[in-house]
Amino acid sequence: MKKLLLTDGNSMLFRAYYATVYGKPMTTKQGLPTNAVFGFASMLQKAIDIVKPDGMLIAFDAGKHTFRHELYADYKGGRKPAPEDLVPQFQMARDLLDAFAVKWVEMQDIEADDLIGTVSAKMADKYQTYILTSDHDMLQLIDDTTTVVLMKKGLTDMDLMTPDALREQMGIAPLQIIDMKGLMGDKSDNIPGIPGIGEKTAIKLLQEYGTVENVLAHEDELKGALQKKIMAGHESALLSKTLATIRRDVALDLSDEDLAFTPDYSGVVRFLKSLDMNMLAQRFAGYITEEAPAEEEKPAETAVSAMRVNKIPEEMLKEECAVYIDETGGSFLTAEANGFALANATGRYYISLEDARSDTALLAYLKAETPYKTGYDIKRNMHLLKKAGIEITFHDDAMILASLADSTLTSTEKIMEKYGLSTAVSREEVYGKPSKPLLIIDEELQKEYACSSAENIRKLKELTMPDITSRKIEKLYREIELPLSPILFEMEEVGIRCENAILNRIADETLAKINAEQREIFDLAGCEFNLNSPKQLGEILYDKLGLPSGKKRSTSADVLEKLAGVHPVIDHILVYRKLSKIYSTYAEGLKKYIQKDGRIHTLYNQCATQTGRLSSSEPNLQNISVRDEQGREIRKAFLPDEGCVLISSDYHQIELRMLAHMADEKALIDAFNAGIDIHTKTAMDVFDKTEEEVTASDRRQAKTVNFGIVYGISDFGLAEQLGVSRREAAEFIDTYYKKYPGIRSYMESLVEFCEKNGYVETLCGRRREIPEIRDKNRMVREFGKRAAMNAPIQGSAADLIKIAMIHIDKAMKEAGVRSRMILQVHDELIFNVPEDEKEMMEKLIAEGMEHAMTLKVPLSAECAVGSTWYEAK
DNA sequence: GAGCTCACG
DNA sequence: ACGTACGTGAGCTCC
Repeated sequence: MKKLLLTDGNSMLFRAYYATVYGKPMTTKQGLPTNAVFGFASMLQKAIDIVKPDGMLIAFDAGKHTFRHELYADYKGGRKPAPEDLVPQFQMARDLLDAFAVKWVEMQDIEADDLIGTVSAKMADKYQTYILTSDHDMLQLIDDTTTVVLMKKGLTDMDLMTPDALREQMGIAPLQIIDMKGLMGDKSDNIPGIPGIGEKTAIKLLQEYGTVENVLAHEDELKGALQKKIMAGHESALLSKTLATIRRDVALDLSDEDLAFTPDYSGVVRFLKSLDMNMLAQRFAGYITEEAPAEEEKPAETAVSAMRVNKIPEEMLKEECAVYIDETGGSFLTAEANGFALANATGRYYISLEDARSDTALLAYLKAETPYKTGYDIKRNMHLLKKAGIEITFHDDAMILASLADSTLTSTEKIMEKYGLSTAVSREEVYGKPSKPLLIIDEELQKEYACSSAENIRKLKELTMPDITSRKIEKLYREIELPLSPILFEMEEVGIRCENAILNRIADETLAKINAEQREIFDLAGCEFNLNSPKQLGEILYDKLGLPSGKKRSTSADVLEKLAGVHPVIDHILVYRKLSKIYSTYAEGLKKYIQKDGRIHTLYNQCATQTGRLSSSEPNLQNISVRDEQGREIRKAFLPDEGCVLISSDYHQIELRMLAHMADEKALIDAFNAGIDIHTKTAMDVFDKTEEEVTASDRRQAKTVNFGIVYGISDFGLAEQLGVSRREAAEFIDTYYKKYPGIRSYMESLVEFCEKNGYVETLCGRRREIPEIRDKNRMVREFGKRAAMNAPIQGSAADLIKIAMIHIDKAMKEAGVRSRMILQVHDELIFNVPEDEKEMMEKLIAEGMEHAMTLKVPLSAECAVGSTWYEAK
């Protein structure tokens, strides 16, 4: 049977609007809002992909004198008018449908729902009908020939609702939806229902009595408050039921040919481009079939069709190509390869893992240095390949290329968006939701997905490589980022031993303390509430207890600390917060990541930061507690292997040294060369004291000033941090700059450069784009300036330790040690070292770190040894 | 899904 | 008159 897709245009646009309006603004170059149209088109195409309809019709509301308003003047009362920036998009959406050659309909004073109800009834013998909606009202239309495609969260999350699915989820039959609305009403349409009856009660009553009328007829069987409510609500319930009933008999003259779905994808692509929705246009362009090619010329090779083969053709293996490893998804620990897609000018081919294993020519090709192979996220690929027992020698990593070309590209989504890349079919269409296991895979979809991914890798390299060469950062790419990748791979693979029992002990002890603190807090507050809710806590503190609050009623630790003396509950809250962090994030949180081998294998993200630092996730091992003594206990769970020790080595004041070097500030360079304590030195200069006069407090303040300088200082920020007046903070900064004029001029030159060019660079030429520096909002611009001052320092320090890691790894391999580098924490490296290699490794590590670069200041790194991570500090 | 809070460098 | 330190990731609540 043919399939018909129906939907309510108005409600889709509202939904699309609210699903996108909180993201970044979406407008044409002229400033015309397009977000709702974007969402509308995305949802529509998703539904088309799911249903694959032969017919389609979009219904719109028109006029406000519907029969429901006649019956009930307050119908849809109290609704806010459509947001200003949504209004023009109603017409825009109709224009889009015209360009798309999709039929739409509206009738004066008839609601879209009723049009849809009517069409679905009329076409019941010609079509299997699918109704796309987010409105639960429509569920009443479900029957054997009518399925509701129910929108869930977001733009593309949809559920197919059949009679069975509805019964399973709600426990009632489709027509009982009307009765349910009769009883419980509908807030959004201002349908009253019976006051005091909600979904739960309504469903219970209907399961017992079937319909509203029957509930009313048997009200004598009910008791108590419920009976009272029902007895008072007769009229309202019956009216509500009528209001909720979708009409199926509107006078509408349509034949099934009128509904034929003959989409004009070229038309919709032109339309989207005219509204500057280029990314979406790209996605729709993927649907253009050969009979109706886009008028714009496309590179010849994209026309090459994808093939699923059990042997890759010989001529393909004579050239370089992009390789996409089709895989199961999820963590690198559990993901497995399914197959390979290859793309080059010769063609695009998909081969399953099984077939690849017996294709010896392919295996040899993949393993050889040449012809060159380009991959995407090689490190992840290495994990997949290791499990599959296949080797690929990659020459380029398109993910790294993209993130070096543009530092704002810190995720695959952003990369795809920037370069207008999308896969022919979505990952979800092939493999379903990551959470649900999918047993049957459509091989055609799988091939399309994988081959277009391979093609995207190819395009991505072509689009980004010119930036790398023109900016002369091949060294950064080929000699730092690419060689680092396999080192990180090994670190991830080796992991670090972590003792479940110790985390358990800490969890138990912490939980006991948390409960005690909680009791104490409830006692002092005089009531119980959810301590983890900042909203509830704020109400308790600022309303109930009447604590003084500035403009911001924040409950963050720095604000609470200032209030510590005012009420005894504050201290307990701070302790509670600290303990619950230890409990949930660290003790309980880390346990989830201990694998069968007794180890935690973190993921190092090489392209996740704007500055060039690494990040660590699943779990993050770069933020394990250390400053707080109780939190630090967590580190006792991290152990070396049997017969080994952990060695941790960290750079001293690496960012200040980097700053001294880059700013070429003589006073600071001299101080570092003389081996003077840098914070004491700053205290002497800023507070005009001799070394002997500098107190511990002076040194602490100077340390804060130094941090401030590195972060791109502001008097307000420094004042906040030091707890002094803004004026005093401004004076500190002024004195600092007078004593270190090189720093001031360097910072000024960075800001100036960034304003002119829109980016700043590190010592190795790593670029951070800072578009904020030209923003029209002053606050945003100020942020841009601070980022411009910080990024070269933080980024150069990141360059430095990456080089150190490469040198140390090389030295370790040459020496043939059994020691392994296992963690990196920005300015610190941690190694698992057999006892007998301890001394030589200490030398090797310190040497590698201190000589990674030659700067105008010495680099100093110090090793600490321990039998837990706690001790190695 | 966003916002708040907090752990690290 | 604004309302701010730089860079991350994770757990929690609430819409």
